[in-house]
Amino acid sequence: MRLSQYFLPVLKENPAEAQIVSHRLMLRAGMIRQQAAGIYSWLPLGWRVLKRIERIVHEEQQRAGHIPLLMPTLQPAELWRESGRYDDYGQEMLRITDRHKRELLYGPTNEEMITDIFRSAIGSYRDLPLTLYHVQWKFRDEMRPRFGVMRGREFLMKDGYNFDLTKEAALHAYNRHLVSYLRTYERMGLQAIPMRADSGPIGGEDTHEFLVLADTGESEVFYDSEITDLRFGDRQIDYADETQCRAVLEEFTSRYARTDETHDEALFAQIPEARRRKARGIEVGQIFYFGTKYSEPMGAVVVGPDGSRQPVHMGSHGIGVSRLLGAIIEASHDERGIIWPEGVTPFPVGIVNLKQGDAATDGACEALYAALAERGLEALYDDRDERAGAKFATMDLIGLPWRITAGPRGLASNTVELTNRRTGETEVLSPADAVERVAAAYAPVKAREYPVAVG
RNA sequence: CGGGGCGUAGCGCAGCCUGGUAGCGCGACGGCUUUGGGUGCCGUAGGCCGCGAGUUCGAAUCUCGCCGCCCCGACCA
Repeated sequence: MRLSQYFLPVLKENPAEAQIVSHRLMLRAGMIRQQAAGIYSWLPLGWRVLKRIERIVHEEQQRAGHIPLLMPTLQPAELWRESGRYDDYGQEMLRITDRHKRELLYGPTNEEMITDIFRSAIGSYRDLPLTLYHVQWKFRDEMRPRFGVMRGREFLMKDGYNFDLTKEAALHAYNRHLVSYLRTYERMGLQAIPMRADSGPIGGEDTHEFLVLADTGESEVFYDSEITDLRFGDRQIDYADETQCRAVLEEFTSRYARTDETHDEALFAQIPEARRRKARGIEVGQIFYFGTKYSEPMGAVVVGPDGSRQPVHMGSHGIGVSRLLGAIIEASHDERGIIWPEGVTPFPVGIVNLKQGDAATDGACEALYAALAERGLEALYDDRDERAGAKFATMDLIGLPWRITAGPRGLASNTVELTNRRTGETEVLSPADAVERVAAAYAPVKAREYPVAVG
């Protein structure tokens, strides 16, 4: 993409309404625009990152064997009366009446609807296990939206639902989700720690929240410092294998890690003092096992191998896709701007032309741009007629992980500069070598991709 | 929903107390300058001063009502 032809309305000054760093940077980098309290337009740069994150979520869901579909944003109130949540959910649920005076609601989650879909089509244990998910906009009419996309009213969320014959099978689904979530967050450059949590309005017995440690987090968390040493890495897991999945769950949940809702001082005190940590965290996902809470009242039953009809065991699992942008920025920025992890960056690399209009420099930049594209790397090429300082400031603000700087001085000896946004380290090398280095930097990112039809 | 605050140019703000017909910086646009960290200078455009009533010869300014947004708290993915 040539910056001269893109839409990137960056701001030099901080908008007054933004209090926390991720909100400020998203506004300044021209990623979002607020349209109402807690409701945002996604401008091109923000949209790109949102879609990158969404794609990773899709890939990891499908790698785990989960099946994508799409449910509507508006739901009939009737479904929610069946589960009893229409009244329980309270003012956070946005209720709408159509021209026929029929009651609708803008879905805050989809347990009822997915259960309805399931019961209408599935009647036999032979169709189990089944996990369906979608990535869809949700609405919760927060009393007080704040922190930009971290606590908006409209938000993009992946929510998935598993259907299993037995509790044991459903717990495997739970474990499988935990594993897939660990891999998902790591691909985004995040460490998200599973913590024992409260089930809230979803209800249920087992639940873990995934938290990204950040000073601006809304939750107070307590954990054993050993947990932050754990990495999922590139290990290969057979998602169908119950033992493997359970082993990962045990590895990642055996140490103390809880939010303030479930914090237990006595248990916490048993950890050696040097390892006790109290911090703040941003919740970026949650998994639940809730058994037959919805299947029983809503009649989602299957005929078992013994011929008896039994309600299915279910769980639900969410990832806050739009909120993740805020969480990633909170966890990865400096005083100059955002620092995107390579897995989610809107563009893999930026090209700064130091002397726009100079034939040799323009030509070298165009050649770089084309060479990168040949490697499957779409650069953001700053071809504006701006001063070097302005171009650097923009690149730093929007946070592309790599920057290639080309000017007449270096090109005289056939060199450009390759700068790492995170470390600030700069190497002087030939344009061809710069392309190779960037390609090499993204090789691990590409290696982690998982080709899917829907994503 | 309790408490507090703010709505004036795309963004950040002043003007309001003490009514007299709107200003500064950044940004945008044009010109000159020049080119490795938001260059310097000159110029131009851009406002139903959130909306509606009222007081007044006259309202951004005073009064009342409404709407919107932000902050603290409670709540929450």
